[in-house]
Amino acid sequence: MSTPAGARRRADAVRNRQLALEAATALLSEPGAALTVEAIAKKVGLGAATVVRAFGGKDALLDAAVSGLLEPVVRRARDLLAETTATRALHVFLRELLAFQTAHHGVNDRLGGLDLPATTALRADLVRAVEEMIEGARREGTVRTDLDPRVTTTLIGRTALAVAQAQPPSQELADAYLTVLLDGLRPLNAP
Amino acid sequence: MSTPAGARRRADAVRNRQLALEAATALLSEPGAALTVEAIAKKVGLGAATVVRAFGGKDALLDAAVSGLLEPVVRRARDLLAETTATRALHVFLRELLAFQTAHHGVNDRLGGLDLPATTALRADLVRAVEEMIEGARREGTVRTDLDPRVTTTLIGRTALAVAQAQPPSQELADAYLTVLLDGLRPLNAP
DNA sequence: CGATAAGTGAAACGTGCGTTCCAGATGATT
DNA sequence: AATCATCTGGAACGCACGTTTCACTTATCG
Repeated sequence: MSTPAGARRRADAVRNRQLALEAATALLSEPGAALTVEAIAKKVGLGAATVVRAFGGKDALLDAAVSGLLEPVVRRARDLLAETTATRALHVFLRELLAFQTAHHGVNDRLGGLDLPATTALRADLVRAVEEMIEGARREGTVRTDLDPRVTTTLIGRTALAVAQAQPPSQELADAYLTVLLDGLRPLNAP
Repeated sequence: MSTPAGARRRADAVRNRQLALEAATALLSEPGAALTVEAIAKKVGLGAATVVRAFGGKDALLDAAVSGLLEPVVRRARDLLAETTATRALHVFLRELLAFQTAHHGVNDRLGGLDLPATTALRADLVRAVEEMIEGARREGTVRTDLDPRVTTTLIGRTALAVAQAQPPSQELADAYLTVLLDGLRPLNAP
């Protein structure tokens, strides 16, 4: 069904699968959207059954959609770590992360009780990357060392998401958050 | 029914109403609890119909329960503002607010699409109190003046809630949050 | 152009939940 | 104790969703 090993797959089915994925992705970024199978199906003019069948269930569809959004973010975090100092990577990435989350209005908030394996894995990658940024910035002397890097990472993850979920989205709030957070993270004898 | 003007109200109905309220309040603080009418009813050995009828609907019941939790918090904020400096009030209250929210594990997180008038009003009161603390602390020279007090209040409200919703609850995270937040809120030329 | 298997979607189904009904139980009043 | 309005809760109802069914459609291939 989802990936029948030796069977033929019709071209229209492949196309519809892609359409469903795009519709789900679009709905994820719409604040008040219903996020039901019916809503996704209607958005592309397909039947609900077709949308569900293409992924084997609603959860799998949303997992694919969220993963697709998250993947470039994770890649960006890794690229920044490789390209520049941890301090600069942290500052740049936090700003971009906030912009991303604001644009998609908290990709998290309506995903309460769902099981999204790929998304969970990507989120773990993201946490690891931020953790590396924090540890690097500590070594570079730009982040205080009296806090556990793990705890700091958790703190950033949770608060950034909360700020991004503000309704309506506010650039002023995001800026204030970054200002307070980064100042608060500086060593005590900072410039 | 809920408050029949001239009619008699039986004592057992009054008692059951109180029991339902207590059960709902208890469930609000249990992380994974179902928060359904059925669950509330079973907790006190009543029928679901009785629980709902006592308040005229599930929303009203939860509104009463959440309000009951929130009311002493709001009063405490007001008391602190009257008793001491805004700076001290802000510091003390933030710590207490975080402890409260952690204890009740984010009273917010399962209240998504519900209409809770009394709770909303209390939250507005809370926001106003924190705003007064921020404004006062600015005048006292302990909080930076380059951020809008309104925005700062929103920032605190959203991030504090997010920190309190951490699963499992972590005192270390809460402490780190307070440290970073309060340091980040200090004037730039701080001690 | 058949023939055949894959794909489709309206309708049916199952589940979970809040709410409402109503026949019987119970507290209040005389 | 008798009477009666109030209260109760199991059952039925309505609604929202995700999922499954199945008669029908359509792409694909010889």
